[in-house]
Amino acid sequence: MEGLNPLVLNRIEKMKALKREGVNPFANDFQVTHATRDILEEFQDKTDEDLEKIKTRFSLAGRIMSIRDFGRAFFLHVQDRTGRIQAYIRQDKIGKDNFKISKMLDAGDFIGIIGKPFRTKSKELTIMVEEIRLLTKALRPLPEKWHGLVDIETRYRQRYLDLIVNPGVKEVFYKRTRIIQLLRDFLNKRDFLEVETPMMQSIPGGATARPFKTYHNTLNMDLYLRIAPELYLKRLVIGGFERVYEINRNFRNEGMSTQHNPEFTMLEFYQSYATYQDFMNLTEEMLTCIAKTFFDGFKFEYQGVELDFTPPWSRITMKDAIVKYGELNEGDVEIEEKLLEYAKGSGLQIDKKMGLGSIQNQIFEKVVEPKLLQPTFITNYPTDISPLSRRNDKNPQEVDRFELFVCGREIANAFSELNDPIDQKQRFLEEISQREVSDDDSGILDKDFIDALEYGMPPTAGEGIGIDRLVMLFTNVASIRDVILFPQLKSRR
RNA sequence: GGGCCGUUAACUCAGUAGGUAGAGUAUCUGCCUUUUAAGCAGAGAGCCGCUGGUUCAAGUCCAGCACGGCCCA
Repeated sequence: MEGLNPLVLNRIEKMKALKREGVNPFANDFQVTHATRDILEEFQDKTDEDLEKIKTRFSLAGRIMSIRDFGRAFFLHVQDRTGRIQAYIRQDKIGKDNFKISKMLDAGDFIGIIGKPFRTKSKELTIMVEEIRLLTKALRPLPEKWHGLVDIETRYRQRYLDLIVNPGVKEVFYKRTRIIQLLRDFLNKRDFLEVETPMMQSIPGGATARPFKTYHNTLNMDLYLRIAPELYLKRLVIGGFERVYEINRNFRNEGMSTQHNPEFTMLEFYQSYATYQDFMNLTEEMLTCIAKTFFDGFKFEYQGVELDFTPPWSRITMKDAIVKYGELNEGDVEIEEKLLEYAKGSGLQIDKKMGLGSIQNQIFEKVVEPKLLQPTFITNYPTDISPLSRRNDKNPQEVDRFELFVCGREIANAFSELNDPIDQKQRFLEEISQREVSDDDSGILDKDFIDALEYGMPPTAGEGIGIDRLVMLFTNVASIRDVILFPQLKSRR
């Protein structure tokens, strides 16, 4: 059915014609010596006299992005992983027969060229081609050369096209990788050990979210894609890996938006003998290190908001934040009736079963979060919404926990870990009893984890950072789909 | 789940008041050996997202569906 497209048919005809001329349209014997960037960097600033003295020949390969034909000569731009360079092909340089073949090239084809750089009248550094080879014939045409590929759906479904023609897209994904490298370097330097823990778990734990369910035939058992690695990483801390981290995928079977993809990448790290207070400092260091790398300073813009990452970042308790940003009377944050009244006034629907902590959290999310533009640590979370966090020594209704917000979004979540197995078991049971009846096993107590805690987990702090959102922040991108190479979409059928 | 918007040539987009579909790029044919959004002359190219309805007549109006985007829950 695709064969009906005349553009494709035309290229297939060219391919056949090339074969008749003895050209392999999928050749695999071309040696590359240089990338376009090598040549541009080395010769960009050289004088024409210097260029004429060049004796060596440069061999490079890439995809033809455009062709400008002049009859017995033509220009093209060739693109490789490092950039683009212009090439000039003349009949009198490569010979009549070769020239005839090279005129059958199309934008989109991969070629190898050998030649040396010169500068054209319009001062563009260009390769004077002495030898040109077709390496791969492209049977479909590229999207348009000036507007690029605009259609968002096609950009996501055929990301390869997006990457070929929209240079900014590659940039985002280069940066994404760079950010992850920086995080790894940062943790490795501090003696953290990178590990991998199960993605397929028989009891999905470590967060509250609906899991994806799957089935193992041989073991004859249900399995769940993990919603968090937390409980396994803690087992490793118990096992003596005092500093561990994992950067990997989590899966949550929930709504999708510009902030949510069903699979997303999370950094979780744990450090024994540290506290959530230590981690606030660590987080400042970690993220300013990225900011400095990309913006050589602490200030940068995200979607029109001028951000200032100069430490120290403000630290405020959840209750104080509600009072401050929600304009509540100080005493009212502790009084359930006052809060319910306030919540109603803000258009929040509060479930009657909710405890004080949940109500505070709901109000916080609705009223305070959107106002936290500059990096802000929120501390002293209510215990009843923090089932894995250590209780505060002075006030057991609160836990030793913080979340970091930037531009109204949660960037990090950290706490001193609960290592009292009896308290942990109790809190799991409470959490399970509060949960709606569900058809999955997400409400099952992970007894093995409790057993592990009973062997003793040293005092430890742990933190999770959503990588996708972090990358969005540093690449100034509004949708999570623009920092994930293949975001989830409905199938077209 | 709800609201609004979009879907027309390979790509980017027009399409009046309902009257049998248009441009640029790309492609093809000529001319052209320093162009770069190369240029000049000519040609071909369409399931107007899908299904139904209204109408003498639907890309256009109506309904449903699909996919996508943004906002809300």
